Amino acid sequence: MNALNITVSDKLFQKNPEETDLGKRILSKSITLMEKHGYEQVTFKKIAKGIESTEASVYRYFQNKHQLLAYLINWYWGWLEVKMAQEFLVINSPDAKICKAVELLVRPMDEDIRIPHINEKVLQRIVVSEYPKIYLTKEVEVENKDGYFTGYKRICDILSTIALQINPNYKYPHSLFSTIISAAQSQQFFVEHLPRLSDAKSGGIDIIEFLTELTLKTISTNE
Amino acid sequence: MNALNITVSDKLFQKNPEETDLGKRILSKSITLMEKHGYEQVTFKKIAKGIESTEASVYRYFQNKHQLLAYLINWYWGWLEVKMAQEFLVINSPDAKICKAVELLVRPMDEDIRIPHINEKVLQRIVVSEYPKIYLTKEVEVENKDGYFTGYKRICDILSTIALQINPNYKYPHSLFSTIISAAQSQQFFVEHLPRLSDAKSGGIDIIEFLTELTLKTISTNE
DNA sequence: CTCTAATGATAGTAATACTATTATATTTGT
DNA sequence: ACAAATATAATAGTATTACTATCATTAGAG
Repeated sequence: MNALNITVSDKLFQKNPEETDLGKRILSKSITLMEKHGYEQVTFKKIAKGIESTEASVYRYFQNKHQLLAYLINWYWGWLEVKMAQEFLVINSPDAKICKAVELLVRPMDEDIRIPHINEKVLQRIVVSEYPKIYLTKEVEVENKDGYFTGYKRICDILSTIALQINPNYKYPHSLFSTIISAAQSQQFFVEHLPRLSDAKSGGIDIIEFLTELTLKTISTNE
Repeated sequence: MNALNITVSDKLFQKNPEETDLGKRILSKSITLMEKHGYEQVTFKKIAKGIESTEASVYRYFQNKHQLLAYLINWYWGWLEVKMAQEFLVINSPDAKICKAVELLVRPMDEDIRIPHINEKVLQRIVVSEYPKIYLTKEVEVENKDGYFTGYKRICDILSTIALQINPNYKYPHSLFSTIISAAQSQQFFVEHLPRLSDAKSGGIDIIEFLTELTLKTISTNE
């Protein structure tokens, strides 16, 4: 079987976009538009126009723009989890797993030809620029129950578990990895747009070194 | 002299709200409305209604809601910088300065009776919930030139300098403190709304311990 | 006491974020 | 092959938002 299916909570859509051609075109067009013009500038009307469909049709797949963004971002985390699992198959030491995870978070990843309607590299750029917008709302607690953040939480849990293998007494593994994951995004943004907030050069290697060192020093026992 | 004046870039307003009574009422009302209903739900019409003025009058002070948010957040960072400077007067060791800075970032601060139109505690909650929204836009580079982010950058610089006093060879002080400052905000948000992403209990003491330990271990030389 | 600046009152516009209805095309089950 | 169900297109309409503009009134400074 050649198919690779990333599943997200069914509260993240009205009608599953992966199941129809129109749905896939909506995803594809949303990704290119959001990356190009930013979340705020995208409207369902523009998406519809871009795929020669109608606003009403887009509304059949997603309740609103916020749900669409949450869908895309969860899809990304789901995909990243798959990639991580693949890499971890051949890595034994927990330290090396942390390093690999940080690398995956920062490095733009190759596109997956099995999923032609989603450009993962562009999607990663959307996550960098828009991620906090899905939880910084007054509806965060309701949406949390609807699974809007499971993708992120799962990655955070996986990495926390690995950290505890290195140092079972470390007190703040979830705080640490929610911080690391956010920092992986925001440092990429800063390098590109607000370089005074970072010491890294573009390319990602500095960010990876910064985050890896930070993580390993923090969870290390030798004090 | 009893006055304490926090100054922000004059690109952050159309007309300085600190100079008039109406301006101060706009600030005061925006803060309560934003904390209560969230940035997205606030409109200039609602602010105007709340202070028995008109939409057009509010537009005389701020170009739009985004500029207003940027103003408030810069005001907050300016104020935090003042507080930090005060505290640092009586602290000598750089380690202790870092600890104090983290504490100031996380702990809700006392209100300043000299500035009755700004409720600093409520403003701090706004910063926690809304901060990334001011830079996660397509206009970030233009707004950067207009001083939309100076408050944040200054704090980041100050703390970076202190870190280099502890370890002059540390390579990523700006990355570290932009990460710490963001984490100080997001951990507060997570504790309250998405507790699975944190190990801290509310009250702030755990967050402070987490961040302080993280920072000091990271910049320490003993490897 | 007049001139200027600040505010209020009111109106208007284009765009956004939807909802609703009906028609048409396509797929599916039998 | 045909009826039934489903998906989409086409179109219209509404409340709200995010402004801009104009003009009258008021208050304060010189």
